[in-house]
Amino acid sequence: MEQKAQGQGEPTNERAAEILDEIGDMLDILDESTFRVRAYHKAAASVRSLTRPIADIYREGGVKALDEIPGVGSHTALRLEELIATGRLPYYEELREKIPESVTELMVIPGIGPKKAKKIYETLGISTLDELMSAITEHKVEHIPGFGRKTEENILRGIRQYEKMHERILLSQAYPIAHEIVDSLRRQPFVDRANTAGSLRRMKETVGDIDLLASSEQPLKVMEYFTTIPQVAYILATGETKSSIIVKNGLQVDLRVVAPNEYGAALQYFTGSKPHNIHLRDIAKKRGLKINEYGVFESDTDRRLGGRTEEEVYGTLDMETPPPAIREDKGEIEAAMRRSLPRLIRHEDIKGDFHIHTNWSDGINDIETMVEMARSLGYAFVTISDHAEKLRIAGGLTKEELQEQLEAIAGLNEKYDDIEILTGMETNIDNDGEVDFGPEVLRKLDVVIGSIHGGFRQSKEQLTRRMVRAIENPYINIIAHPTGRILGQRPPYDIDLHEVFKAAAATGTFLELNAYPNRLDLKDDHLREARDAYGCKFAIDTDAHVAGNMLYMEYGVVTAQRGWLTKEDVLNTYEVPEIRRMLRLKR
DNA sequence: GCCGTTTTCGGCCCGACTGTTTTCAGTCG
Ligand SMILES: Nc1nc2c(ncn2[C@H]2C[C@H](O)[C@@H](COP(=O)(O)OP(=O)(O)OP(=O)(O)O)O2)c(=O)[nH]1
Ligand SMILES: [Mg+2]
Ligand SMILES: [Mg+2]
Ligand SMILES: [Zn+2]
Repeated sequence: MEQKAQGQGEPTNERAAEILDEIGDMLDILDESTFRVRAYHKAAASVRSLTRPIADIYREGGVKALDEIPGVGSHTALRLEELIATGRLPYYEELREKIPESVTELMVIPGIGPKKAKKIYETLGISTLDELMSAITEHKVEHIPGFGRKTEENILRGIRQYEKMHERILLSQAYPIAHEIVDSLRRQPFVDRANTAGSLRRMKETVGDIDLLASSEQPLKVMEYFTTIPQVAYILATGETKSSIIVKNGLQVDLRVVAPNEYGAALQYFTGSKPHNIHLRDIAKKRGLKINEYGVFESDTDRRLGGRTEEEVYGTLDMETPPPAIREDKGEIEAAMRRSLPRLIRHEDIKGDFHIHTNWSDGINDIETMVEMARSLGYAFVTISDHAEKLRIAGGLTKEELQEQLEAIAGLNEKYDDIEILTGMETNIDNDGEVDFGPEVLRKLDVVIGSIHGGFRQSKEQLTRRMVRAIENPYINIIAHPTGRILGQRPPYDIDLHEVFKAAAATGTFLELNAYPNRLDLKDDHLREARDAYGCKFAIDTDAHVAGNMLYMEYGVVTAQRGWLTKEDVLNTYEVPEIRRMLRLKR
C-alpha cells in the first residue's frame, strides 16, 4: 500500500507537521488522552512555524536540535529523526492500519470531530465524503446512535459549507468586510463598543474567519441585530454571548458580546492567539488566579480583580500589554513580564517608498501622479523603480529610455521642494545571477532593486546561487520579494534562505518586505529570523503599479510589526541623506 | 507527549452553543 509518509525523501516542514497532526487526530479517534492528542497538535504547529527546514536543523544539530524545538520532546524528536532519515514513519503507518486516511479527512467538515468521524466509520462503514453524502441522502446518518435528524442536517450543511469555502482569505479582503460590520454595530444605540478581534486584529497575513467583539447592556438585542444583517447567508449558532454566521461569500463571522466592564478581558481573550491565551492563563493559574473572557479572578474566592481594559488583564499579572500583532506566544509573554517588549515600527515612521512602477514600464500612472501620491502620504522621498529591458513582458526600459527617465526625474526634482524623487530600477536577476545592466548604467541610479521573475522551478542550488550572486553585486541595494511566494497562488521558490540572509547581512544588501497584500514577502517570521540570527536590514516597499497601491504600505508595516521589527531595522524610516549614506556603503 | 526558580511526577486554559441527552458529550471559539 502506498503511504504518503513513505519513500518521499526528506519531508518538508509542512509535511512533517501534517503527519504529526494526523497522528493527533488518529489518537483522538482512538480515545487516547486529550493531553497526548494536544501534545501532537502542539508539536505540529511548532514544526509548521519553523523558519528553517527541519532536515537542515537535524543535519546541523542532530536529535538534540529537534528536541529543542518547543513542544517537541525526546519522543517526537526521535520520530522526526526517523522520518527525516528514512522518509518513513512506522508509528504513523501502524496507526493508519487502524484508521484510514479518509476517516481523519472527514474531520475537515465543520461539525465533524473525532467522535462523529469514528461513529460514522464504525457504524456505517463509511470513510469518504462521497459515501457520507449518499448515506445522508438515504437518511442513514440520523439513525446512528447519538445522532438525530438535526445532526444529519448539520453534517450536510457542513459539507456544503466546506465545499463552498474552506480556504483562508487575505487580510486585505477580510478587512473591509469586518469593518463594515463593526461600523454598523457601532451605529446601533444598544451597542456600547465594538471591535475586530482574532487573527484580523493581530493582522495575520490571512484569516480563517472574522472575529468581532461588542459590549452592551442588552446582548440579546445585539445578537438579534447581528443575525439579521443583510450580509447573513446562514446562522450557524446564536446565544446570548456568542453568535456565528456565514456571510454571502462563505466566510464565517463570529461575534462575542459581553458587559461593558468585561470588554478588556473579552478583547484579550478574543484577540488570542490561542497559544498566547493558553500560556497566559497557565501563568495566571500558577499564581492562584484565573483568566477568562469576563475578567481576572482569584482562583479560590472567585473575587474579580479586573478586566475593564486589556491593560488591566496584563497588569494584574504584572506584565506590559503586548501589541496584538505579536501575540503568538513566540516570546512576547516573557518579554512583557521582563517589561522589555520591542518598540515596534509604526506607520508614522515610514518616510518613503523604494519600489514604484510607472507607465514607463508596466505601471498605470505617470511619474508625476505617483509623486503626488507620495506627497499626499507625507513622504520625504519616493523612488521610481521601473522594470529593465530584459523583462520585456513588463515593458522594461532600455538604457536609452532610462536616460530619458532620469532627465524627466531631474526636471521634476526642480519642481518640488517638499519631496525628493530618487532614481532607481527593478532589475531582473537572470539564470546566472546577472542583471540587465552593468556598472556604467547602474552607477547613475540612487537605488537598484534586483528580483527574480522566472526560473522558479530550478534546483535549490541554482536558485540560491543566482540570488547570492545578485546580492554580491555591489550595485544592487535591495532584493525584492525574496521568496517569490504569492498567497493562494504560488508557493515560495525553493531557495536556501540561510545563504541569502548570510550574504545580505555580509554585503549590506537590504531585503525587501514587499507590502503587496498577496505577497508580504519576506513574511513575518522570516523577517524576525533574518534580523535576529543574521543581522539583516530591510526595506518596506509597496511595489505599486498604480497610485492607490501605495496605500499597501499599511500591510507592510503590520507585517514588519509581526516580525518584531523596529524603526532602526528599516531603511525607509531614515532621512534621505542617511539613506544615501547607507546605500553608498555597499558600493 | 511535554515540561520544570516551588515539581523529573503530576499536572496540562477555560467557556459557549447544540442536540440528544434525562444529566452531558461533542465541537468549537
Ligand atoms: N482560551 C482560548 N481561546 C481560544 C481558543 N480558541 C480560540 N480562542 C480565542 C483566541 C483566538 O484568536 C480567538 C478567535 O478564534 P479563531 O479560531 O477564529 O482563531 P484566530 O482568529 O486566531 O485564527 P483564524 O485566522 O481564525 O484561524 O478565540 C481556545 O481553545 N482557548
Ligand atoms: Mg479567527
Ligand atoms: Mg473565530
Ligand atoms: Zn516591482
